[in-house]
Amino acid sequence: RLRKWQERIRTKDAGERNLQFALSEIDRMASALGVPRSVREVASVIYRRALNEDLIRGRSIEGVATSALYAACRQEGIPRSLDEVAEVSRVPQKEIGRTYRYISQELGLELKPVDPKQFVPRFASALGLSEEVQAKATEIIDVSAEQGLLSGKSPTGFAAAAIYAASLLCNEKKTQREVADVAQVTEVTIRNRYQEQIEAMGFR
Amino acid sequence: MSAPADSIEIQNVVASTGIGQELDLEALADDLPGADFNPDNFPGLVYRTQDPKAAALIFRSGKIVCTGAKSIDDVHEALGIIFDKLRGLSIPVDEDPEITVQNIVSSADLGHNLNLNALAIGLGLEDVEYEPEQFPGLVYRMDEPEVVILLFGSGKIVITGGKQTDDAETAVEEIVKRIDNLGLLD
DNA sequence: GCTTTAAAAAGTAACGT
DNA sequence: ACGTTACTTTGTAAAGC
Repeated sequence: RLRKWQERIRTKDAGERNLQFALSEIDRMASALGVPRSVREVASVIYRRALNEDLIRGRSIEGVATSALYAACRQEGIPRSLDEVAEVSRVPQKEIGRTYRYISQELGLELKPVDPKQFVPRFASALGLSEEVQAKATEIIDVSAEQGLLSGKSPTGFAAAAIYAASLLCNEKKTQREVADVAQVTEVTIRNRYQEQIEAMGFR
Repeated sequence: MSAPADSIEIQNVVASTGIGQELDLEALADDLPGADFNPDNFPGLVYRTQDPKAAALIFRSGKIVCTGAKSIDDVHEALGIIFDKLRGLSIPVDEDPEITVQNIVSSADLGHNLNLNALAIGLGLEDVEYEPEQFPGLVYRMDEPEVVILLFGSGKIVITGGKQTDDAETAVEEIVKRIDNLGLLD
C-alpha cells in the first residue's frame, strides 16, 4: 500500500543516489588519472552492467566503481597499474584487484593480459625520453617476450626495465631510481628484468 | 622418458573428523603442552604433531581439522596421536572416528617452459585467471576432475581442490593434453 | 565476508647489513 | 648489493561474528 510504495520510492531514490555517486567517483578518479572521456564512458557502462547483474551486493560501491575504471583502461588499451588506480581511490589495492577479477569473470569481459608495451609512451614521456628511446624499449619488449621472458612477470616492471635499457642504448640515460619512481616498481625489479632483457637482445 | 605425472608430489592434505564429544578448550590448552588457544582471534585450539608433522585445529564441538600432512596415511597417523593424547587425558573419544579428506594440494613439473600469455588465450580467457601484476601464476579451473591448477612460466604447477588421491594425476594428464593440443608444449 | 592452519609455485617488496 | 623474511594466489574444513 502507501507504505510499500514509499519504500519503493525510497529504494529507487537510494539506488539513484548510489549510481550518481559511483559515476561521479569514476569521473573524479578518471580525471586524477588523466584518462580520456571515452574511458570514463566505458567504465560507466561496465559499472551499470555490474549493477544490473547484481554484482555489487556484498561489495563496496567505490570498489566496484574503481574496478570498472581499471577494467575500462585495460579495455581501451591505456592500462593503469593497480598501484596507480589505488592512489586515486579510497579502496585498498588488494580489494580493487579482487573486485576486478570478480566483475571481469561475471561480466565475461575476457580482457587479455596487460601488454607491457602499453606503458611505454606514458612512462617514457614522464621521463622526458625521445621517440627513439620509446621505439627501442618497444623492440626490447617484443624480443624478450618472444623468447619467453614475460611469463609471470609484472607488466610495469617489464616495461620499466626495457625503458631503462633503451635509455642507456640511446644515450639518454635515466637512473634506475628515476624509472622505478614513474613505474612504481623497485630498482631491484628493474635490475632483474634488465639483466634478462639485455641477454635476450644479444647484448652483454 | 619421465612423464609429468611421475613428478607429482603431495604437499598438503586437509581432513576433518570429530571425536563425538564436547571439549573444554581452556582446560585442554592447559593439559596439552604446546597447544595454542586464542579464543579472541579464532575459536579453535591449535595443536601441532612433530612426527608426522601436521597441525590440528580442535574445536569446542569436538570437531577437528587436520592440515599440513604430506599424505593421507600421515593424516590418519597424526589424528591417531591426537586421539590417544585426548584419551590419555580421560576424554572419551569415539572408537574409530570417520576421517574425511577435504583437500589435497600437489605440485608437479611439466618439464617445459610455458608461455602463459599464449596459454591464457588458448585455454580460453573465460576459464583462466592470469594477472601477472598480482600473482605470477595462471589460474585454471578444470571441470573434470574438479580441481584448480596454478601454472607457472617454469612449467612447475600446483594442483589443489582435489579430494581423491588420483585427482592430481588425472588433472596433470589432462592439462598436458590440452597444452599439447594447443602446440604450446615446447 | 572475516578470523586460523598447512603447503607448493615465482614474483615482488621491504627490511637489515 | 646481498640475504632474509614476508606477502601475493589456489583449495578446504572448523565456529562465530
